[in-house]
Amino acid sequence: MSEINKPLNFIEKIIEEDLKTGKITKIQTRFPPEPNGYLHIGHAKSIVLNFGLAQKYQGQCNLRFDDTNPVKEDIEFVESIKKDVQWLGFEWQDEVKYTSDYFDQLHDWAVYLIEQGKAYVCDLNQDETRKYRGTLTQAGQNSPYRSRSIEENLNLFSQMRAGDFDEGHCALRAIIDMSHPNMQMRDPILYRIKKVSHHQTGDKWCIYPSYDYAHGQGDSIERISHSICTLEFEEHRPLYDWFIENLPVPSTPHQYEFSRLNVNYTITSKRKLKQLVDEKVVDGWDDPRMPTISGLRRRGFTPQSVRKFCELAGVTRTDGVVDVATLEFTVREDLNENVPRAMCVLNPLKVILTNYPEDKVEILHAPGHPFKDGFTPRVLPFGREILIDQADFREAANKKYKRLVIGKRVRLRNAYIIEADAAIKDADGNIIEVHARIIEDTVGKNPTDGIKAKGVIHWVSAADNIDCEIRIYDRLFTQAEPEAGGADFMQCINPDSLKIIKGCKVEKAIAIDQREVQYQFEREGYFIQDSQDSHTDKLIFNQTISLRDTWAKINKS
RNA sequence: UGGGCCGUCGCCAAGCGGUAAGGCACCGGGUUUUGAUCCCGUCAUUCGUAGGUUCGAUCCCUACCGGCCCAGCCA
Repeated sequence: MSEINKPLNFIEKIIEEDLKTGKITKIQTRFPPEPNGYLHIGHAKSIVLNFGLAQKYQGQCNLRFDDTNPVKEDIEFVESIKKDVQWLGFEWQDEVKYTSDYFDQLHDWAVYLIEQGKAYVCDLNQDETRKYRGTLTQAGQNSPYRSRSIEENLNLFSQMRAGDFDEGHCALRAIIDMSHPNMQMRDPILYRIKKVSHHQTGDKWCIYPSYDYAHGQGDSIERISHSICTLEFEEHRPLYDWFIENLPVPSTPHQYEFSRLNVNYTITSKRKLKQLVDEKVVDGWDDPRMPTISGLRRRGFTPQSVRKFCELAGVTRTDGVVDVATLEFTVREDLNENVPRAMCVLNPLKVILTNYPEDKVEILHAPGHPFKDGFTPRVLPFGREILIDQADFREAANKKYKRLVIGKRVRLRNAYIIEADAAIKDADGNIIEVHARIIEDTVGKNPTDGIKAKGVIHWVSAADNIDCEIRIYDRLFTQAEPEAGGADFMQCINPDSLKIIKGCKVEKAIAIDQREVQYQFEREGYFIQDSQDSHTDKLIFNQTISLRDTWAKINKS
């Protein structure tokens, strides 16, 4: 509703024009992943675009697995992809579709092309094919098999299908133009022999259609109105159109290209992501440092935040690199609004409140959320011994430091104001505990002597808390563009991308029985219980993102 | 060096002949029991460069410069 003034992106403009002129009456899009790996943030943009457009214009979007190359694909990936699309919050139309659903039709159309004298079986091997194709600046040469008769081609193609030839022995090619300046038009391959079984069609086929031959026809069969893909497919468009024009297809879809999403300090290449997994730089495809959808999910990013990020990035034809800070902004924005608060001390330092009775325990209260209703209020046991973070105490400090300092006061969040008296040290001079006093009657109010506390720190009861492990993540790469100029991204892996902190103490009130519960641990950041390794007897939280930290900047300067 | 595409603030991105939206980041200030949030405010006399057309150009023309993609029986 608040988007009335939001400018349309170029695809939306095309759609609105098509709708206005009556060129089309219903928007139909599709998200066509190849099930050969896990989806990443770049795919998220395509998903948000395709499903989003269908939603916006009351059309529909198909999920279609582009499964034309069984040697690289696996059913494992179709399952993870379905899960990721659903997690992002989208629903595809009808059943999941597969390009392989159309193998029969595609085959018949290939025969049709042969009958029209527009396709031939070529016996050139891969090496020869490359040589005949020419180069970027030199025209190619016609294959010596290009002029076979229709009958011979029909025969050969049926033998190909029957499995009479070995892999690589021959291929079906379109007859277009070997001297075309667009390399894609130099008699592209339609079918190749691959004697492998397919995750959907089993052993029915030993020839498989190429992407170029299959994609547009699949779009046509599904009545796709706008076939949206990334820029690198732009030079395939004339070929896409050639098939649509030369085949008796049921509809005439059109391809539009947009620039793919790049994010700094990360990589979005299935091959390179796989390398990180294979070489154990990360724990797996869903490692919280991975830019995969499953990694983002495990890290604690929400579907809304990922969608918002994709929308913020925009849809254009300009190559660009979006700042990862934008993604961090969208998660913080979402989590701040929708996640309950709790206190967790990462690096505990004991504080003994010397004027507080030894056996007294008070029950203090805190809201589940500072500015939204509907969150369960918290109950905080308060006693003589509490834990604060080591970073929140200094023996002496200048005025800018607004935390606990000897002789100074600080507010314990949701509790008393305290004043520090002494730091107790061990033989090596390390501070092992702090002696302090509470200022009476300061829960929920300021002291009567008028001396307020400068700052607020978080704490947890020393006697009554839950132990947990916290995993802090940092960017995986030290360079903003790990892939720039063909650089070796493995050379700029951040050695400190994962920091594990054990012995953290979190308040009792948290819901440890729920997997993937998220909290803002006040003054620290947003955390989510790890979906793989956390158990009720061994709690583990992943830091999704820290809070914005102005103090860190001040402290540095 | 053949063909295609792209160049507006540090990063995204509107604008499409009438005199530079917005978001992120950054930097100031205010509120605050999270140094968070929230709220205000600053932030492109200039649109890759050079010419040209025009009363007027980021928008039109020309040339140049820079970047990306294409020579898989991958998608």
